[in-house]
Amino acid sequence: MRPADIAKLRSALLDWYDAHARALPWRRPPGSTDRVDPYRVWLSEVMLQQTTVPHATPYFERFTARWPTVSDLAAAEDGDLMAAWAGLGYYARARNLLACARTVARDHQGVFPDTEAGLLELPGVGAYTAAAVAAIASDRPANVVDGNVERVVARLFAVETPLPAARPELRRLAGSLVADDRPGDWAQALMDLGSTVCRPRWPLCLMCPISGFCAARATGEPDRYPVKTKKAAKPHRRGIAWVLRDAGGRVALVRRPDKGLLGGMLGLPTGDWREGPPDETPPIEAGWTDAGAVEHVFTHFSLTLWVRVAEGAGDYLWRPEAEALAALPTVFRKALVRSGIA
DNA sequence: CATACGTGGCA
DNA sequence: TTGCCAAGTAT
Repeated sequence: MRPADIAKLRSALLDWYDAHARALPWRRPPGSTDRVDPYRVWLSEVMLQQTTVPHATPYFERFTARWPTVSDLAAAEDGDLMAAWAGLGYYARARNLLACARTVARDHQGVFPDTEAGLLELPGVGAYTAAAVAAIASDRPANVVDGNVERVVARLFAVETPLPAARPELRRLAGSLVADDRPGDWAQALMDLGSTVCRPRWPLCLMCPISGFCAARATGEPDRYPVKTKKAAKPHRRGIAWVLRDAGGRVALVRRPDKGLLGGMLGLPTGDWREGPPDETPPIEAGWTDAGAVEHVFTHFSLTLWVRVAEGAGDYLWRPEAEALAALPTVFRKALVRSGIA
């Protein structure tokens, strides 16, 4: 695109953003010129990784109320933080969040780095998050490329290369639009446009401030972009969750290993989850009764989790039912709820 | 470059 | 019902 057109496109999108920016709790209020708190920007960006705004928002409110600064977060107990993250998914984010907060508190005196390169060194901060925090919190002209930006750029330039192979090309094209003027607003304008106007399905081209520059719009089939390669079907696995209650109605939980699926989270005792018949080995001998099954879908497989219930004792983390429900990842919440129906 | 890693909403 | 999609990162 010619430099003069880039300038017009940028101006049109920034004007649109001034009029239509979404009000979100991690943004400065409309009209304010206050600097945004890098801690809140970072926290919101981590929560928003592969996660919708409506899902992340209540978590953001609870986290910032409970841990107002990065140093407060750094001082949190691991179990408290993991429980607060329960239900948000991608639990490696929570482990990295704590590691990152402690690094910033210990090695950077509680102050986030103000450069992209410095941010990139932190745990759980990759190319996207480093660029986003640098742009939004420190006015750095960083090339912020997330799924929204990829889609907007793929349409703007009618990129025929399918994702994920197109990623380097889309990144280069997005970079060609970055300038020193209002870097944080530019990044958020592109992402807002992508989520509200240049949507994956049924893009609202009539509402789009840059449709005049859009090659996909000119083809008449803007929603054909970005072109994607088809994904393989998920395998289906089966397993059993063992719900053991003591005489006081408390539930037996285990802490899962730090690595792997639901790593570091509390869970119900469970055997292997396999594509064949489920692992029937109970964790202890007891009078187990069948409580049916729950269905759950993970990123790379789906699961039928059978639920079996018994009363007993043993070397577990015993938690009251309500506390267990609050701290468990969703798949085990479903199983625990199911166990009470039987 | 491929794979592992959650969850909920939507058509 | 099924598949796709959402402000990605680590290995």
